[in-house]
Amino acid sequence: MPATAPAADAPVRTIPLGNAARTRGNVTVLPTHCSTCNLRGVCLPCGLDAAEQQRVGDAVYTRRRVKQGDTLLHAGTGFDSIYAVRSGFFKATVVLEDGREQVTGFHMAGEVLGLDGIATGRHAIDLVALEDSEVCVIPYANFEEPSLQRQLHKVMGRELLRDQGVMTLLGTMKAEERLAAFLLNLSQRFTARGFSPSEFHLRMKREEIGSYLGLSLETVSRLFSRFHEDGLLNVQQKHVRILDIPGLKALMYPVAA
Amino acid sequence: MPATAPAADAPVRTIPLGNAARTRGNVTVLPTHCSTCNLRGVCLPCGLDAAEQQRVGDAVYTRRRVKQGDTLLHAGTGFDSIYAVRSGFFKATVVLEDGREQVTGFHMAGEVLGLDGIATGRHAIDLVALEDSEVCVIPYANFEEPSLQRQLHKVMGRELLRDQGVMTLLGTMKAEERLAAFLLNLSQRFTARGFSPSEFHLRMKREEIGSYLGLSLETVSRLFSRFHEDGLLNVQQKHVRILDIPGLKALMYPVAA
DNA sequence: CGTACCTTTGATAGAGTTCAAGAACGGTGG
DNA sequence: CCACCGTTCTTGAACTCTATCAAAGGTACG
Repeated sequence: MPATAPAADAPVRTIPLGNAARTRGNVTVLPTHCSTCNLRGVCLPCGLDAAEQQRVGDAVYTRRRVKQGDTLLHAGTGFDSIYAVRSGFFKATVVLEDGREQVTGFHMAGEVLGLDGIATGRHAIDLVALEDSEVCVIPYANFEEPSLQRQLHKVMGRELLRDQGVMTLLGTMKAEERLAAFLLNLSQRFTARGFSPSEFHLRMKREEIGSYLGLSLETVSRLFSRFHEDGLLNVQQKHVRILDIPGLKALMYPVAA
Repeated sequence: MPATAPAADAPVRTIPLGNAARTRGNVTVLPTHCSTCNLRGVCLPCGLDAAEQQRVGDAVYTRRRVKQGDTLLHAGTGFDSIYAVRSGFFKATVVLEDGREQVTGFHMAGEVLGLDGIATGRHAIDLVALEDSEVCVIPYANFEEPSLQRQLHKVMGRELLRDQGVMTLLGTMKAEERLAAFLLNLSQRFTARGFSPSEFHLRMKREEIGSYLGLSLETVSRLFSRFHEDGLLNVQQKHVRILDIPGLKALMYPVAA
């Protein structure tokens, strides 16, 4: 039972090259290069040409470990860096004024977190690790350089598209379509990272899936059971094996043209 | 009855200073300065310091008129510019693969449109004018300059926050809370532009409000009637006069702490 | 003045929530 | 290694909210 998460938002700054790993509070800080990172293909540098990649790769980023259940950053915290997930899994949540909480996203390796702070200088969401994770801390100041700027635009643009997808999901889809869309989306993202498209471990609980999809946890559970009965997938707690991807797609677009 | 909208996505480029207004097809193009624009306070330059504003203001932007019912840009069109609304009102819509359509936003003077194309180089949404409107066309290439870059980040960041707000609205709120939130949001945006916070004209129909809020048009209509009965507002077709803003807020956060 | 579109209102039905209780799982300590 | 506890998941039953279907009333515009 994790106690209240320790203050994980202690200031973390880039440290000079040549330093070995250093621990500060419960946060392990170690220098990292893009050029030796196996996420080059899906992370920030993706899309840059060779020369630009070289420059980005030369830059040194601070790395930070976040244990399962710990908070990478709290809403309200001042914004000065964005984060690239190296490994692990995060959920992003917003807390409304009246206390209601909603999960606004799940994020895996290669995805960029913390963009929500750019507008106001203050983060608007909580980011909690759903398994032991590691992120690169990229100071916002690094993005002065034009080629990286452009890259940042792309990343933000991708985020805008993602949000739009969630909006249409929540606005137009019925429960079973939402869960089908959710599973297909996960499948696709796992595939892009070299994992199985059809067999994976859900890192989040039913309640969190429900919150994300605008459904109650019971509805999510029932839908899993129904999908199982219908032979679309095998599900056992958090372990999922999709058996019929076209079937899920058909569910998602019931009257597809 | 507007026939199918004429091709409003004809290429439009900045034209040299000193040229008078020029008409190209049904699109009127005229040069415009930020420094003489009365939207300085809410548009792109907002937040820049004096010197930066000067530079931005010196830049020349193409202006384009869009008649009610016409499409400013179609999904699938190549991305090369973003648009700042000078006057008028737009709706943004996404069309899903199976033909379902959803309104993803309403946009008024000073707001920036077309950011959705940055990631892929292709626009993902349709932008339709709900009244005769005018926009500034700002070529994406203009954003090389660092101070403007930063400004673009802020604008995109604001958009991310807005999307998040819509996500929580669609994910956690009940019908009456959604409509209350929608009206309060409109009220606030009108206020920021110097209009009445409590009395305004809805430019969109019930169906479009419903699509945006994830509700049927009948539910929207019924809620308007109910709010009217409850003395929260007067509504007569598209004319709305809010009588009890705190009452609407209370509806929005029913069990507020 | 007529027609097409939009809005309102009613009745019905269905999807999903809520409440509730039991089952399965995972971690901890003896 | 096993028993225990808290958490998470599943499943059932009743209810609520919202969608859907339907029809009539308004409004705008040609």
